[in-house]
Amino acid sequence: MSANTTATGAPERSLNFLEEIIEADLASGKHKSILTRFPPEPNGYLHIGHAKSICLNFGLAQKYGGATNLRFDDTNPAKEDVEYVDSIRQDVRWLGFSWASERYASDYFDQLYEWALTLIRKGLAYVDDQTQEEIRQSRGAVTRPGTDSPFRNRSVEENLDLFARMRSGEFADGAKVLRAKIDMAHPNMLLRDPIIYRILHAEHHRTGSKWCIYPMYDYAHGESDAIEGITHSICTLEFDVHRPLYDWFIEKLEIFPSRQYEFARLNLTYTVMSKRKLLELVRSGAVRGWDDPRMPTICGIRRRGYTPESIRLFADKVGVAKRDNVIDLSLLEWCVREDLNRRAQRRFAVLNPLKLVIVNYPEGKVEELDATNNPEDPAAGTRKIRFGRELYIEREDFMENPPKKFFRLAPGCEVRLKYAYIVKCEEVVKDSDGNVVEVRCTYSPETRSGGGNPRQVKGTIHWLAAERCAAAEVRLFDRLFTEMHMDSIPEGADYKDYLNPDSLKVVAARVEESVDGAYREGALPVQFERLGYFSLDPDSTAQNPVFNRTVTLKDTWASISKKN
RNA sequence: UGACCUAUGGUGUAAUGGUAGCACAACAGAUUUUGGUUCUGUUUGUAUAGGUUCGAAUCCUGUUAGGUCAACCA
Repeated sequence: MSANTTATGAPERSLNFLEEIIEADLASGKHKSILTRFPPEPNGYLHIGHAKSICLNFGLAQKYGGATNLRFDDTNPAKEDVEYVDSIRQDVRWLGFSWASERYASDYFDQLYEWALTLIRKGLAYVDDQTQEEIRQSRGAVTRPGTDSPFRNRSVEENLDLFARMRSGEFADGAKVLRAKIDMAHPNMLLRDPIIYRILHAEHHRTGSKWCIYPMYDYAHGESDAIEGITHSICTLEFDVHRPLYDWFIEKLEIFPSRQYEFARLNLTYTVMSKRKLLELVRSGAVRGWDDPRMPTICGIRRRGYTPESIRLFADKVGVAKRDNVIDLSLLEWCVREDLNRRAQRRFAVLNPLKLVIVNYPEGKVEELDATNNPEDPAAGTRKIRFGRELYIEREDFMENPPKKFFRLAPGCEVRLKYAYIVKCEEVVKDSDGNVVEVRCTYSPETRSGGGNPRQVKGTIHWLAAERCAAAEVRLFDRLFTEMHMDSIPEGADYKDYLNPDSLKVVAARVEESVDGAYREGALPVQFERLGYFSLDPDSTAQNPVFNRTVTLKDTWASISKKN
């Protein structure tokens, strides 16, 4: 075993099975360089599962000095649209990757047609007149062989003639198909004379009405790989039964020997990943759209405030293997905290304000205090924040009857106001219903931050000067579903019954004035101290900034208070 | 009751016949003007039964469990 270390001497993770294959292919001289591809069908929005595939395909090529094509698998005009092509391009770019070449399976329709002719001439394909139902019946079942079509032994001439007439539009949709002639009793259902061309009188988003016959996935995909010279065609596990067919076409056509490899797709706890279910969530109004920050779509995750770096880190951490998996959402959250902790500037925000009055602080006095922008990054510098007699603190930071280990404000107790003074709660003001509406404190002037040798208290809380803060809408998110493993809900149950009713909370919050400027304009991520990481939502207006909480900070207090 | 794929702590993922390791999670403790960060430590694992071997998570056989495949979808 080689000592897998980077140039800096840091330990490097061991090779995954695809990297081993690639290294072996490079070492043996089978390939001089590698070419991968990311091949989405433009019929929907990309999600975090696709992100794993993108990071894999592009990452592998980067690591081994190869390249990656972006190829749209557009062989079914009935389902595809340019709207999706654009969003897919945007998502791949956002993740930080650039493709060597943008391709479309539809670019290859002429070549694919020629190769179909080749198969017919070799006696390896035939035109079948059976109905869809007849074909289905004669295919047999997984435990029972199929039976030959009555049209299976047509002559090459007749097949050539019929296929040409299929192409010229002589027949209606479904009247005929072209099938590969393999084995109707094959234990692998995919090899029981698979259909390779069907008649579809439909407008294609790129080829218009040029064609009325379209190749099927199994025929088009491997051939497209071969045309491009893809060395490693990486797809998800469910295609592994397709591989013998993939190889069969390449062998019979004697074309570039692309090879297919399968890995396990990504699953995440507390969410769904299928295009169908995601579409239903959008259509039913369960979420506000494809880019709702609660969605596992790339556009949703982006709007939520996740960074490309955090997604790439995540893709790296989940690994690549062939066994089914369900990744804990906490890993994704850890990845984005890891990234944002380094980069996000800190600001104060109060989500649920409670007034705090410092009774012995001079009326009308204002101080400008220094606040650290990012303790992880001294270069980020400091800013001034205004302090005064009347402040807002987080309602959660005060308790009239605190449990043990509550280090925040309570009657008779002291707490530090970060960057300012230690205050002591002297009095609580309540409304007629008994709700606490104001906390009255005294402060100790000698405890000002930076004053040297200040007294220590257990708790430090954030605050905002009542006169000097801006209003903002803050959107807090929670898991979309209440069930951890959405694939293992009881049989017959509707997954929509497991939607989390509290997945979105909107609060009217106060934020530090300096949250303005770069944050509003550049939509940079920010950490509201003690509350989490936030990013500006596109719904924001000048009067009403909207912040999405990307993720909370790790909350040790939450687990302590739960136990009490 | 066919073919194929898979089985390592709670969740992922390494160990390529030779000390079962890493990450997340959880739990302790230290540090901390964010109950954040950082640091230290702890708990928890080779589905099962045989076989080969000096030695098996690894190779072989059986069993069990899970997954995929019977669209003119991809």
